[in-house]
Amino acid sequence: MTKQNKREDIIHAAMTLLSEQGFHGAPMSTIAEKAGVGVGSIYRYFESRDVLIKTIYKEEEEELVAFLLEKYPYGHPVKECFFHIGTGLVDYFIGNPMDFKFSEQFHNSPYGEANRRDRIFASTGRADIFMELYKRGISMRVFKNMPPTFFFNLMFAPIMWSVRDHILGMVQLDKSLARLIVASCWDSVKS
Amino acid sequence: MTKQNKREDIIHAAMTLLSEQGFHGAPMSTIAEKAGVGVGSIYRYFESRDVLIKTIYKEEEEELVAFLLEKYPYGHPVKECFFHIGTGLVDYFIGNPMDFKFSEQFHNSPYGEANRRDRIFASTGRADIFMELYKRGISMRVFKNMPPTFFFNLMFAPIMWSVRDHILGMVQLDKSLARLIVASCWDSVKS
Amino acid sequence: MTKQNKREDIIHAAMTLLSEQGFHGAPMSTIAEKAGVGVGSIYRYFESRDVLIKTIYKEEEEELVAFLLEKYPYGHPVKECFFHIGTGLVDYFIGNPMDFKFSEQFHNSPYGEANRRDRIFASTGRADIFMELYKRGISMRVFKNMPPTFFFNLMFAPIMWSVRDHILGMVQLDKSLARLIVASCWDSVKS
Amino acid sequence: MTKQNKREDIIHAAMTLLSEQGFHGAPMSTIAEKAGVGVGSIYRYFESRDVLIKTIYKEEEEELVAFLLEKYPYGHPVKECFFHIGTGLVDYFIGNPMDFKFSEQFHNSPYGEANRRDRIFASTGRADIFMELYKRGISMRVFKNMPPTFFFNLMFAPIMWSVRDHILGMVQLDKSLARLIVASCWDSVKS
DNA sequence: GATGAATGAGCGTTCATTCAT
DNA sequence: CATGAATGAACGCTCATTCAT
Repeated sequence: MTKQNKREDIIHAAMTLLSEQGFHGAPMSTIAEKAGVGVGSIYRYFESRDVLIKTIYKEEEEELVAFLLEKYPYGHPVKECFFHIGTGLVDYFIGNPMDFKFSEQFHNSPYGEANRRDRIFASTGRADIFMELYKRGISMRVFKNMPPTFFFNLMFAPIMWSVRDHILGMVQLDKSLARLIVASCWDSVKS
Repeated sequence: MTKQNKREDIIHAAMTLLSEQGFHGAPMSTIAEKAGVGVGSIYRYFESRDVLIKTIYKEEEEELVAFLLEKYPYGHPVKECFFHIGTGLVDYFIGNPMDFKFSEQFHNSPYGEANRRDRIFASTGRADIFMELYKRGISMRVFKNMPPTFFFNLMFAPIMWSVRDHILGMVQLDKSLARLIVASCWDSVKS
Repeated sequence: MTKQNKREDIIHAAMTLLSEQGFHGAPMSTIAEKAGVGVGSIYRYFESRDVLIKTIYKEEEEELVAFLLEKYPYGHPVKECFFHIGTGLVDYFIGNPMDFKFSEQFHNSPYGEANRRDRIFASTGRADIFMELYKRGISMRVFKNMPPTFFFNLMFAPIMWSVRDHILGMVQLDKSLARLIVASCWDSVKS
Repeated sequence: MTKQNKREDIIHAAMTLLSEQGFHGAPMSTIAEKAGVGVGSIYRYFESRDVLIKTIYKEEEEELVAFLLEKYPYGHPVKECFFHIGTGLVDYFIGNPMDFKFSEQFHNSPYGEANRRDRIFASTGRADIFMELYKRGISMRVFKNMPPTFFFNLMFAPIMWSVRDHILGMVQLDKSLARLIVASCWDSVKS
């Protein structure tokens, strides 16, 4: 097994455990066991439990961003971009429920305090399609005039809550409902 | 100090600590210290840590419901009721930021699992103004036709996220902005 | 309620609880509750938990001695005295199983360490019929020649164990079986 | 230090402490300290305090049984077997006083409730020499006719009490006295 | 590098005892 | 006198982290 594999194994085991059992039900020993490595080995790849968790979050987030960027309709109308992102989020998280659960855990823990500002949309510096969308919509007066934070809340919050309810099995979020939600969000931000 | 005072002190200390430090940074010993009582005394008023936390949540929730019900425009148009609730939530939580933080912590913990379905709006049995509003709006075709879960997500999620951002000091949520958010939520649910 | 009554109530409640729940399952608060008094009141009558327990033991023991002394066949043959004591013990403890259980608890606890020497037969100073019996039997060569400790062990141990088994419901110790046990003990000590 | 050593150290420390201080004067922290290990280490070898205690008991019991079985005069007359067991018990416990004390503590605690029936002589399944002896003696009419429980009480109780008194330093139980006690027990059971 | 045994601070909880009322 | 609310030391147990092998 290569060094990279071991790192991946640990991350995968940790994410599974942390998302399923919560941050409390997943001691390092259990993670190690599930990853098929010794406890000590985790510390060779990650300085501490905190670092492990933060790293997982970061990698996850990058994966999400990559997913959204793939086929992103650069240059197309604001509305199209909005829908691409909205439905993309739903698709991504429903396809990766563990990612979603982990993310929820992360944001409601000491680890997430610092990152709170960028709930889903971290200013990764690179390719901030969210901000670009906001600015374009505002300058073209397609959107109601409001600070970006509120715009993003209107755009993302209902989607995220709905995804959560779906993942927890409380409702069924099918394609057409997802589209309805995203469309409703669009209604809320459009001027 | 009266018996009632001590109970209040414990609740207050616990809420402060739990909301500020998270559920992990607030051991019973610290709560006791902050409340100015012995550890054992907490157990005179609350059977266990769980019960303490659940009690705080329940009392808080009742306070919120009472706040929203006071001056509730029963019988007035759907839109007016919608705005009463929306702005009421903003007002209440901005006026009681600790309540908000505690609530967030609560819902993202094993304790909140059961309550999850009714994020803010527990079906307290009495006066479920949320459901009444939803039903009225749907039957009058004022709202888009969708299951209640999604309706509530559209109605509440952006408000809650915005309140959170305000409380965390990331943005300033003044009266007019609050009204804009609520109005945007209205746009998202209205047919 | 008189002062004496309250003391009796506490003793009775404590004995019941201690014998039934063991020395661990009977906190002072529970004893107080069962006795129908405040916790603090117990400390007016007994210096500490230890003192309470030791007092109960002492009173119990006195009751047993009184029972054995009543109708004691002073001056009658050694064998008759032996049987009086042996069957008396059985009768007393089977009639007062709580006393027996308490006694067992007592002897196997830090409290009982000091008293161990005088398992059942404390040298109460007054009327030591046990020792008198031993001395008489030895001097008349009715008993095997051995130190008193061993004599008493032969005389009492099988009886006590059998009573215990009866009280725990493992065997039925009826009159005739009791007599058989006592007779067997007699066989063991007689020369 | 090998893994086995540490386990032994813990068992030894626990047995010493538990037998000398009783089950209450021996918290895990003290056991750990005496064993020269960290508290947590105990839990690597024993699931819980209960398991630790039960394990010690079991190992001890096995040692005793092994001791009695070694040189057991299988097929020899009932009386010889009786004496082998009786004097064997004395020899074993006097040689291992801590084992005796621990056993006493164990049987008079919640742990020992279940085992109570078989005070010293647990039906270990294998080689139940006690029961075999009883049955043989009864069928050959060597013993008084009585249920096994009472037979064992007559056989063992005086021995155990005498060993206890010896270990507590109240009497000196030498070879000839031990033989006298066992012989007396024999007198009590023989028909 | 990899391991997992060892550690001990820290947790939630209990309960004998005190003392203000 | 009687009360029971208040106390806090002490308990069994967990788990992130270290380090000898």
